[in-house]
Amino acid sequence: MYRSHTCGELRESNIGQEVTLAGWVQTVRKFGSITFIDLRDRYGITQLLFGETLNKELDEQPLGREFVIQVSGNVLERTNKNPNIPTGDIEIEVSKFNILNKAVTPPFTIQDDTDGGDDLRMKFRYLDLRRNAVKRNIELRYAVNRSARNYLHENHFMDIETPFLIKSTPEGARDFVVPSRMNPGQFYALPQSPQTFKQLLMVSGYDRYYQVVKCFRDEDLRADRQPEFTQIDCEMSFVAQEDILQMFEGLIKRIFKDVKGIDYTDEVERMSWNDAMLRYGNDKPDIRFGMELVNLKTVFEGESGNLAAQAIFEASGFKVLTEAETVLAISVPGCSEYTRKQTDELTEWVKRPQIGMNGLIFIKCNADGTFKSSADKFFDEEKLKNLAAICGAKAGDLILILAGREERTRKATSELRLEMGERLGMRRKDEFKLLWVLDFPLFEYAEEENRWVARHHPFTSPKPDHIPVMIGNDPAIKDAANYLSHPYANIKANAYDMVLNGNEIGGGSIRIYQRELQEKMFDALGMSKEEAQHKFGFLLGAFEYGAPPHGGIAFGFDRLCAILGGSESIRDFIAFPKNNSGRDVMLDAPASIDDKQLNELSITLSV
RNA sequence: GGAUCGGUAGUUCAGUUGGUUAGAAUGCCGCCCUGUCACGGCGGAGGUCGCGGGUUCGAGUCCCGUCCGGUCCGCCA
Repeated sequence: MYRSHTCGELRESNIGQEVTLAGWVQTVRKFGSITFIDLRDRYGITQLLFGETLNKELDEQPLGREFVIQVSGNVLERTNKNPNIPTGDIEIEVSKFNILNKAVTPPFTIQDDTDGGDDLRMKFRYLDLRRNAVKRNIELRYAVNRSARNYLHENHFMDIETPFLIKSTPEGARDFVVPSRMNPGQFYALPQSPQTFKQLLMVSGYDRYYQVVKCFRDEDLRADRQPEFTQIDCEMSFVAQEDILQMFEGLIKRIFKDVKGIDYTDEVERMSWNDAMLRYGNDKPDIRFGMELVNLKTVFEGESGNLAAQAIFEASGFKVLTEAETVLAISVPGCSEYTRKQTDELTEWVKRPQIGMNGLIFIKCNADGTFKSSADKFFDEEKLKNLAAICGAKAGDLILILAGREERTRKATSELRLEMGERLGMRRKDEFKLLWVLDFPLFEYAEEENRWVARHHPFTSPKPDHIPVMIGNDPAIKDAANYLSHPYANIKANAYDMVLNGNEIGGGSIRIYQRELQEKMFDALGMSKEEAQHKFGFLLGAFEYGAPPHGGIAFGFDRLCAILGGSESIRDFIAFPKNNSGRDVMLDAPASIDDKQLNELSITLSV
């Protein structure tokens, strides 16, 4: 061994011992005839003291940052202790040192507050990973991984690997494909998830399966999205929705306990998708704060909005409101004192192309009981007072109102709510609130193809009550304009999403396990019998040989780690991430391959 | 596919209305320093202002194009 101890473990109790350490040079502090060096490894930093004689040798073979050295010497008590580091009471008086490898000056500083930008840090990722701040994230990731595996193992889940070279499937995200040399002109696809394999494992009787597994989706990226990402993928047999919810609440609570030391004893809230959309305008609401949407005028899933509010709008003749499909409001606490500048800035914010609203109406509910609105022209004091009452606003609140097309307005109001929550500090990184969102619609209507698409995936079962509706009706959409009146529009899925602080961290469903229902599903998605047989014959066949009722869930491992680590970006929690364009800037991948390789694969390029 | 912000020293950034020799901090190099731990002091080196074109007497600065990066919308069962 090159070392007797690590750089993080020596304490006062080791004083007097002769030790050998190895590590990287963090800093060199020279004082003429003595020199201090901070030696770093994964475990910490230990200060080295070079005395008068050795210091001359140091000058002869100079040490720079990030040199790898080995030193031997005595553990001394420091005369000036450093309470900021665990080894701050001691130092090593070096008697022997050995440069194991020199280093060129790194392009950025290897410190908690590095001077390097993201791009550079990605290019020299192996240096960035040396930094404490990044190392802590990688350690947290491992802790989450270990905690999940322990919990699942204790609950009799088996880790079973599934293949990466599989078959491209329709529906869902774009596949990454891999050409097959031995089968010219044919391609494998990389799995978007091990979905069908885990269902087949259930058919095979491995009734509790899990995997911490890479998934691949060839879609455009975001700060919290990578082309390859990791899921904690789970499946269970002989379970109904309630069994799954309890099992996996347990998993998340265990991770909170193991990783953050948090006892999450609160009951995990549950909300229907419908309620989530009505109350928050969002299928993954952040329930750490209120500021719920008030429905002043809308037609959403049978809601008619507030009749009193509509009467006020009609009486005022304010066309923006009377002609809008939807009018939604939020009451922002304590913001009635907003200046013209601030309300203008909010208006600009909702008019950004990404939000896409035409404007913002506000009502200031002043502390003295008076009201002031951007629509004073249309509303007298009495009407403003009534509107404030309808919105449930208190003195001191600022009511923000958006109006327009249903879908866009609901989404915009949700974004505005999150933005105001953020500005008011109501989205605390150290507060964690879990939520199950349930009863999603099974289908969504795809306008361009005039057909149903699966909202979750084609293997999701309808709620038990809705199975007869699905079996007993023709999925064909004859009246595209009124697709909402089709019986399929109201079928709810036996599916569930786990939401943490406004992020979807996991989702799953009870699966279809009978051939007849699965065929009906493929039919509903516009797949012919032959096509279904060709693409999913293996699954339909499996369902004929005794498939148990089953269901499962998959957690977004990278995102879960990022949230637990209090970060917006999942890249910080992946050892070797890709950038926004899906490039690995360290390897410079993807890259061209040479003609010989292309020929072997029977591929000609058109670029 | 679209919107938007950015690209100036190794690095992070500043750079006024288009006008003299493009600055700061940090890092790097040299000298000094026996208790530092963000050491300190003195000195020094370091620039194709992303790239191409245009306007102008004159462009880091204005215009057009392009490449690269960040964020977002669409997309992501």
